[in-house]
Amino acid sequence: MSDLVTRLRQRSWRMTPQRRVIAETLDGAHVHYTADEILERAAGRMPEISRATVYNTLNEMVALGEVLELNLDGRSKRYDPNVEHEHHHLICEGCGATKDVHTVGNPMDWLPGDERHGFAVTRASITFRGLCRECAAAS
Amino acid sequence: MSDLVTRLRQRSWRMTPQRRVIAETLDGAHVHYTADEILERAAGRMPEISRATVYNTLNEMVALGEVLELNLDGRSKRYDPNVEHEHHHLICEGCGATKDVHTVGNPMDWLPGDERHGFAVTRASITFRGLCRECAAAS
DNA sequence: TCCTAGACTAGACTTAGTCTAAAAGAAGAT
DNA sequence: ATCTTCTTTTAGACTAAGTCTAGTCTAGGA
Ligand SMILES: [Mn+2]
Ligand SMILES: [Mn+2]
Ligand SMILES: [Zn+2]
Ligand SMILES: [Zn+2]
Repeated sequence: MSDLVTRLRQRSWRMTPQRRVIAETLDGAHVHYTADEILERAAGRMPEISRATVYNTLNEMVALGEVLELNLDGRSKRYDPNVEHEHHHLICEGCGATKDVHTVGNPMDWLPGDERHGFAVTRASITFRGLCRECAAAS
Repeated sequence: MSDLVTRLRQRSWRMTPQRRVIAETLDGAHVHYTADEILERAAGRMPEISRATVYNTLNEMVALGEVLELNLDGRSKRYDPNVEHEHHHLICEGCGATKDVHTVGNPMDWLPGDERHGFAVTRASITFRGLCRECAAAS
C-alpha cells in the first residue's frame, strides 16, 4: 500500500471527499477492481456518489500516471494503484484470479532492434495465463 | 497467408457461403480487423450477411483455435488469423498502428517458478507500446 | 420427398463507458 | 460578507460493442 491519497495530494490535485473515497477504495485492497466494483464500495461509504464521478476520477488518476488501467480480459477495465513497482499479471483461465508477477530481466530486452519497425518502444506489458492450483485440480 | 479456409475445412467445419466470406476477409489481409470492419468488408461481397453471423462465426473460429482474439486497446476486440507462428504485438500510442513482432527466446522463461503462485502457466502474450516513426517525428 | 439439425437473420437487449446540462462547491477579489 | 469565476459533481441520456431470442432457411440423410 503506497498511499495513493498522499501521492495525489503531492501532485496538488484537489482532494474532494468523493475523490478521497475512490482513492482509498482503490488503494486499500491490493486487488484489481473494475469501475463498477469501485462504485459499489465507494457508495457504501458515500451513498450519493455518482457513477460519472467514479469514471471521471479514475480517468484523471490514470492520466496523472498514479493508477494503471488494465485490459486483462476484453471485458471491463480494471484499475491498479500499484504504479511504483513495475509488474505484470498472471491470470487463471478457469476462475479469473489475477496475480501480480515479476519477470527476470527487462521485457524491453526481449524485442530485438530489427523487430521494432522503427518504433521508439517505451513499454511492455505481459499477461501470463494458465490454471491456478484449484482450477487445475478440478479439471 | 496460411489459408484459413483450408484449415477450417480440414477440421470438418461446415463451410457455408457466409463463413467462407468471413474467413476470406480475415485471411486476405494480414491486419487485425475488428468485428465491425469484417462485417463491413463481408457485406461488400454479400450484402445480406448479418451482424449476428459475423459474431457467431468469429467466436466459433476462436473456439476452434484457428483465429486469435486480441484485446489490444480495451475497445473492440480484434481478430488475427495468424495462429501458426507465435508472435506478439507492437502498438503505436499515437496512431494505433499494430505490428506483429517476435521475441528472442520464450516468454515463459521470463517467469521464474517462485512467481508462478502454483499456477500451471500455459501462455504469455506481450504488448509492446511506443511511437512509430511518423508519430515520433510529429511530436 | 420429407425431416431434422444446424445455420442464418432482424432486431431486442445488455454491459461498459461517455457526454451533457444543470446544480453545487471552492477560491479569489472587493 | 458578497460577488464572480472556475472546478467538480450529479442524474440521466446517449453510444459502442457484443449477446440473445425466436423465427426462418437450408443442406444432407432416411
Ligand atoms: Mn497489478
Ligand atoms: Mn498478429
Ligand atoms: Zn482458477
Ligand atoms: Zn503512429
